[in-house]
Amino acid sequence: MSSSDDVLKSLVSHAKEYGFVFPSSEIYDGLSATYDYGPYGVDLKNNIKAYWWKAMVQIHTNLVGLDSAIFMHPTTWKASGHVDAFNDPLIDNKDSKKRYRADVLIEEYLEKIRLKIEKEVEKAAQRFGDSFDRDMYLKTNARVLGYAEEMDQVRGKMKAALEAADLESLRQLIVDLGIVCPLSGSKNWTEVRQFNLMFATELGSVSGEASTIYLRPETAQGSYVNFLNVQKSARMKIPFGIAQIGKAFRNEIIARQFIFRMREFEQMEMQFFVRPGTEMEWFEYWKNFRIKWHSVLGLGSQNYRFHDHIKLAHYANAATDIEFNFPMGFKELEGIHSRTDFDLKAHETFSGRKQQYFDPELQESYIPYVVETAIGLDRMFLAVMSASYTEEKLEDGSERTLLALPRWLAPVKLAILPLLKKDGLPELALDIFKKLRLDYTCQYDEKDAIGKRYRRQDAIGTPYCITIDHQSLEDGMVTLRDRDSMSQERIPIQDLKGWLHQRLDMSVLLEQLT
RNA sequence: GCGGGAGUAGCUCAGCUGGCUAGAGCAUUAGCCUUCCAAGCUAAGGGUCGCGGGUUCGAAUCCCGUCUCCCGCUCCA
Repeated sequence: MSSSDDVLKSLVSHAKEYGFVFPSSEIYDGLSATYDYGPYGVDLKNNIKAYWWKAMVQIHTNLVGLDSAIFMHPTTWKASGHVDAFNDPLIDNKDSKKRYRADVLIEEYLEKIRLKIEKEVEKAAQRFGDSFDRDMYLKTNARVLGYAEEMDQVRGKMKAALEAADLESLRQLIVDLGIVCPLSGSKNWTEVRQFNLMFATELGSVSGEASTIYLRPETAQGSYVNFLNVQKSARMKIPFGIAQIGKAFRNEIIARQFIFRMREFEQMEMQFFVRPGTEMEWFEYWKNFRIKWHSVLGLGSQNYRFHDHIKLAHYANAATDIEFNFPMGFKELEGIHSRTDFDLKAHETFSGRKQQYFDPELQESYIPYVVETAIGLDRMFLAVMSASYTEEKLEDGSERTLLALPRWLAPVKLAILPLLKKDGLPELALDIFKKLRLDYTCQYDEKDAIGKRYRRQDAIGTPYCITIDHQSLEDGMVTLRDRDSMSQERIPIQDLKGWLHQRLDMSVLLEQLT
């Protein structure tokens, strides 16, 4: 075990113990790669979302929001390419341990029959010489007709099984045909399993093909199919963008590394529609803006790097990842893609509805090009947690566990602590607590020694503690204790709001982006 | 799917050559003490020792099966 594994392990433990992330369905032994967000986790997550939403939708006048449904018309995924690209029925041979595509095995079988027909034809051609009529022979020879008949039957069965996603029949077909593994020569097959990126479920109570529906594997398509709705209803002019935060689902073959790769996850995506030919300028703009969004949080610039794609997906003409230095190493945190007009064009074809924008400056209509920014919310959560989590050794030899979260994102912003649980200190502290909780998430704590309470707040990343002592009763001043430096300063109670505003309000952070 | 590792309290673990009502530290709760940085005092709560079966007078411990999680490989935006 390397130390990076230990870091991740400690982080997982800490996240569970302090109510950030729990393994899902834990009382039933858990569910692989599925996690629940606890009381502090959900606040941290919500704060990340708020930061993203404000930075994107609120401060960009050319961005608007959308919250489209997780269910979408099945044709959506045909148009996007997801159905065809990730729909392989796979079967394993138990002896050779080799994995095959079931349909390919059957295709190869069909090819063998076809070769047999060819052989018959060749033989006949030799027999009949120049008078040989190939077409006539194919239509009349009993043996050839038998082969052809078998091919038709097999092909029909395979097609039916594939279209109905009937894996049992597909396997039965392989068994019935006596197909053997090219390597081991055995017929010792496993079940046929569908490796599909998308989760299928059924809409309505009547089962059958027509009601098969998918849980969306990305939120982007919701923005594409609503492109014209949004453009018209919000009176948007190109260039403009649609932002969306929401859950997405992918049937990853391996889903691991804590919340880094989950089958159910949340995305923060933005689709920016531009005039064709201008996409690279906007690609650059969003690339710069997105890295700025990350850097002002202060997780450390050395933890980020760009990774430009050399091999591009079918829909893209430029792509880069923002990678983050996770405990497992640098991994993709966010993707910025120039997706061309691939998606809108496909939807126009499949739906038969024009997906075009009339550009008043050019006096012409076109399908816009799209620049996408897509960040994994759970990955961002993990990035924030892992960069913030530290086990400190203090000068006096003691240790403390510190979650140095960016203070705007901290689930609890303030802890209000009476130094002693008597002499009227709790009363004043509660008084302050009740006022501050209107603006910030606060905790009131009067239990245990003051040092212990500070450490408790350090563990959940509370940036500031406000301590009320006897002197506070006389001079109206309180102690503000800083989480990271542990330094203290006295400030008047009436100055608290202004002091806190400068340090905690997101508007101050957003200002750095403009 | 293959290989490796691991399942005992909320967390980290001990116990595992079979044998008292299954433990420790931290955490939690209640109270005490304390005027500013954990490990002060008292008490309490919390565990079907992953699950099932077997061997035995007796199983957390031995045997068999099974499930789950983690890591690597395979696969893969």
